[in-house]
Amino acid sequence: MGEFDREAQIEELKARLEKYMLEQGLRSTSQRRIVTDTFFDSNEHLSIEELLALVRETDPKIGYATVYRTLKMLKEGGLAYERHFGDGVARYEVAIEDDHHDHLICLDCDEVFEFENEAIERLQDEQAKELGFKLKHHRLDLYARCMRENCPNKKRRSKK
Amino acid sequence: MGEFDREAQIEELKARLEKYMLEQGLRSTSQRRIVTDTFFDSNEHLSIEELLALVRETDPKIGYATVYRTLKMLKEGGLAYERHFGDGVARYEVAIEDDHHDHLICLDCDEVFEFENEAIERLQDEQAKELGFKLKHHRLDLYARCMRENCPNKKRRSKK
DNA sequence: TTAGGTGCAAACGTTTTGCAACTTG
DNA sequence: CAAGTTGCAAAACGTTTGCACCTAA
Repeated sequence: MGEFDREAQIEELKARLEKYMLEQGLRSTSQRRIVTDTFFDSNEHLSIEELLALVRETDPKIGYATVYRTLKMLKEGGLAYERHFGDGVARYEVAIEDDHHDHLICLDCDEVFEFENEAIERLQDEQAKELGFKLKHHRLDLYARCMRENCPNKKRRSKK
Repeated sequence: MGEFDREAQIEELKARLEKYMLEQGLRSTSQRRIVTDTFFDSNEHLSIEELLALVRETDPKIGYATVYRTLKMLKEGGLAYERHFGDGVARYEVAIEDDHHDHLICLDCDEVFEFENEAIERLQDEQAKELGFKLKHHRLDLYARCMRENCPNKKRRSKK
């Protein structure tokens, strides 16, 4: 999971997307380019609404149905993952290959931290096999109380 | 996680609920008793709609707002856990203490299996600590492809 | 030229809420 | 009898869709 060559990763994502769109006969419109570029450039777990706000900084006329539809496309193309952290809003995450990670959500401020833990991953595989399954993907969210000095200690993310 | 003395566990749940309701000045109505009893007796991951159907076998006049409100109460009192498995419906699970388990969801038939894995639990604690957090709870869902002979291999759970 | 995309507003399905009538403590 | 609860229907919420117009290929 390189922070180093993020640029290169974004280029790779764009190439994957282009390939996918070609295969599917999908078209490259200015709206789509703005939405996907904005999304790929962001490094967070954006909701549709948050992404729409960013997108509209570039083109205020883009409608939210377009953002929904574009993220659906990315999801189906395997370029975005949809996440639900319990606040009732779908959040999307750029699907950078070889960058699997899980989430720790701070119960004080709702901030989301990412981590990787190979040992846990391995045990999950084993656990699935034990039950007679082949693990395809998983989701692990840790909800934890903060021990940081500087934790804002208040909810920053509202329901809407 | 005893299957053996399930009765006793239900009694304990009812006691905890009674205590919680007293503390909070909440009232014990016949509707609430039916909803909570039905819920505690069930052993599954029920949606509101499914629970409402069961509840109406006892009292057909109970409205669905009551079920929503009662489950919200159970959730806030720590007696029920809300789960989302990706089909857009909240499902609820009885919060039996010392019966923590995670879920494996079959990608072929949507069936949900429960498992416990102490090693994974321990690693999660360590992982949180490493990030400077005290783990409060977590959620681990494994999505896996079935290797069973008898897997119905078709979606059984519809969107609604 | 035509299959596909956009933006709007309406529809959707789940969940929440306002309110008048009714219970519980 | 005061405070909490119910059931209904309406509202709210995030998301999806129908449609007339537009645009990329």
